[in-house]
Amino acid sequence: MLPFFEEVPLPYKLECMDSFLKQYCSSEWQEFINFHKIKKVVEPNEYVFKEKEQTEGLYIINKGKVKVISRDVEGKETLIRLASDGDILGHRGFGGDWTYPISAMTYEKSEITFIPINTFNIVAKSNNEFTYQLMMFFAEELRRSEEKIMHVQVKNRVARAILTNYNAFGPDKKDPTRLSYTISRKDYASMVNTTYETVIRVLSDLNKEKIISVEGKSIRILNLDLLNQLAYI
Amino acid sequence: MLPFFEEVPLPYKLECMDSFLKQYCSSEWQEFINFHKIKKVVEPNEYVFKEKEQTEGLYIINKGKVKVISRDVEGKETLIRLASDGDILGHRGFGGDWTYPISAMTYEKSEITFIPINTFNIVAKSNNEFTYQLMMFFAEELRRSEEKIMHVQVKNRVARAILTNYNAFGPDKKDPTRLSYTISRKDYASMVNTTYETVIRVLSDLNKEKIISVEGKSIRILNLDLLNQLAYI
DNA sequence: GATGAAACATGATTCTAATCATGTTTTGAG
DNA sequence: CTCAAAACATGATTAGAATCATGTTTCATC
Repeated sequence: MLPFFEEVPLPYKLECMDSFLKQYCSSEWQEFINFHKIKKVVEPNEYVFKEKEQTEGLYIINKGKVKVISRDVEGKETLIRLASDGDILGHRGFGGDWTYPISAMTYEKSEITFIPINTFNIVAKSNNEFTYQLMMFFAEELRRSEEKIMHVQVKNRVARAILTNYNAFGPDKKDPTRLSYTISRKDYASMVNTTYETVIRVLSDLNKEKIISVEGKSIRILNLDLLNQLAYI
Repeated sequence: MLPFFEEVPLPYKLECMDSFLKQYCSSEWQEFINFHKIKKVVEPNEYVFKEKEQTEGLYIINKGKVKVISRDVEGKETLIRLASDGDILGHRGFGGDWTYPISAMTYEKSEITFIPINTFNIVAKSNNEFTYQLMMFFAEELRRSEEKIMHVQVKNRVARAILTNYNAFGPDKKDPTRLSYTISRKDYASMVNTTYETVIRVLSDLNKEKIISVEGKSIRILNLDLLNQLAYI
């Protein structure tokens, strides 16, 4: 007689690995992980791990701001994503030749938990539900990586990047329309695959159109609706 | 006492789902799948499944040639990949809102095995090793999706597309330098995100440079080394 | 075999964004 | 506080590819 399984819950956001572990691993396995995990503090502008390094494990950000970047053959970098509290880093180093295909670098001093690959594998092979959910998480990441960015004008891509920045690092607590941390024009450029000159021009345009307000390095969102409209079409 | 696990084998190519199932599921589970799977024959230029449809299951190509495409907001299509014998389709429909984010369409009459999502879930939740390996497969797909194509000239992208075509569908058996099936200029265009006019121009250039030979619709590779060089840098 | 549609092909023109050039402001180290 | 380096900013020029326009070939169907 075969067991009956409930429908799979959605979505697989996996915003917080800690709660994910708690949800799908028994308390003894949680203890096992707690015993083997390592806490690290990474200074600003330091690598958490580097492209081509051996995949040693999984990183979870306790507190901090990190960019995930990839360098192409010519050395030009592309910013893949922004990560902060609760986000996972390094899972893209799984499989293949077991090296990280990307690098992670801190923007500010960050507190990061490291789970060695062996620990992870033991947990994964002993907790079916955990592995199943993790498989779904990867499936979700794959879906997300599918998002079409091609043949969309730079202006739209920059708008999207501002929103990504806003969603990843959130608003300033005392001044909620301003981004709590604005990444550099160069980082915007590598995020939308353009040059920093073009980013500056686009930001300047958006500023003139009163969609955002450029205040030195920092950015304030004046019209979220228009920005969203620009970003998603 | 915790079990010891061997190192994870690599790579997770998963070229053939059938052998994958055989490798990681016990014979009783294989029988379970065999009992629940459905054989379908899809005529040329028909959809296997369509974007936005409910995810109903996984497809495995027994014999045939298929393109996987995605349509953006404006209706412009992007060709994501080419698939043939042994390849999996539809796994990107997993997670999120459980709809396929992409469509699959046959080039020629194809024989396809369908595994319903329920069957799949039951197997996944009962075969830890299977699920673990599948998680790694998804991780691999994620790695592959990372490949930088941006800010590479159209010529290089077209060269890459020709090689993709060649690798996916193979050479003509009686004439090994010619592609067994050449996709249309339009499909090349949607593969490299350009217009079909541009594809035609690039093919014409490659023809003049004696790297390929354009013989009507069909393409012959004259200089694989040069083509590879163009494709990968 | 005729015929209309789709695919292939090429030239002319336009436009987006890269590149180059130059200058200003901000930031951080000593 | 000083000074150099990095980041920001803007204008001029160029280049790669899209778009438009037009014609030819191939292919499926009656």
